[in-house]
Amino acid sequence: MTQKSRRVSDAGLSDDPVYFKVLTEIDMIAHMAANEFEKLLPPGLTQAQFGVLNRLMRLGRAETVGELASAFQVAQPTMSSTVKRLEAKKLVDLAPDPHDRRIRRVKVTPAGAAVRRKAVKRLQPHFKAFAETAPGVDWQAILPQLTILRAYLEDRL
Amino acid sequence: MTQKSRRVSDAGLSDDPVYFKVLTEIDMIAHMAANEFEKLLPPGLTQAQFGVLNRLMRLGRAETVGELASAFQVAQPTMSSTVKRLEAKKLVDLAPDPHDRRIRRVKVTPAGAAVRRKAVKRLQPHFKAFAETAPGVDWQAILPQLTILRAYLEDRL
DNA sequence: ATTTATAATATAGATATCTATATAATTGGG
DNA sequence: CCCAATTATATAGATATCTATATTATAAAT
Repeated sequence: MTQKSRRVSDAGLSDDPVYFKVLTEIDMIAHMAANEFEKLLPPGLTQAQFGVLNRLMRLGRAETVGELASAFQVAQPTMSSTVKRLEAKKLVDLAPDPHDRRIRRVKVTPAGAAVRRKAVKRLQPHFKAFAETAPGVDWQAILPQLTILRAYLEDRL
Repeated sequence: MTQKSRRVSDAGLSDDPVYFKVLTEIDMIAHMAANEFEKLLPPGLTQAQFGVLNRLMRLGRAETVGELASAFQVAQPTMSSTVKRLEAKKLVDLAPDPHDRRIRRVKVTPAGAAVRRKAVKRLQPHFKAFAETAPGVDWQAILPQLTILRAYLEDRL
């Protein structure tokens, strides 16, 4: 991301319909926010990997690869790959299910919990500063609109 | 994307701050919209590749790899790779600049123009139906908010 | 019970993306 | 004029992602 231009992009080309412009802005915001976010994570820990650690600890339970894939809206082999990398770093364990030998439950190790805790602590002030500095963004107002749009997309898939 | 669950996701976990929820929704929307979009493209043509064809034709000019990378907010080697694939399919030409031999300008070929034209024609009705069906999304209202947020992110990078 | 269908996961092969670095051409300072 | 810095692009190696398919285990059906 080192060599990206700072000039204002062409997101709002005037002849596109408004819904197209909205989706274009959303795409760019997601893109830039993801890049910013990943830069703040411990080296080697990706957004995908942090997401898994974070979710499992927030929910306080072990989930299967399939459940994680659904939660993050990615294909199952994608989550298999991410989990495998977390396992290689000893940040999660894959415990077999005694009742169904197809299933392996992803469980955060103490080392994984420590990594996540440290990452959250490091992220907190950056996020807060970001949200408070962003000028004139009415977070409360746009959240319900975005939620409607997201739910609609989820339903029609 | 075949095996994704249809259940409603956990985007709005109640203890996250509002700006975090907004960014989470934006991330999921971008993700799902991109997947939907790519399914409608001609087989083998990716979103990244279509984006390049579309931009060059909209603007009606040839751009350098660097300019394209800036416009799409991706690293320059990423755009090198995408352009190389378009070139392999004969959808673009890379014309050397007579005044600066470092530069190669990406130019859409007639075949590339035809592919883009057909893709746009196929996409149009889907997009229209999507925007009109999405219930209660006030596109006009959220666009300026998203634009502010996107511009802020661009400036602070 | 044996066969078939379903389900959970993994493997293979592809593209897009990143960072770091190399190559080549232009520009600028002394 | 030459050497150093800058600029444009490409290459190398990594992860995340996809689709398609294989593997293994459970469930269901006749």
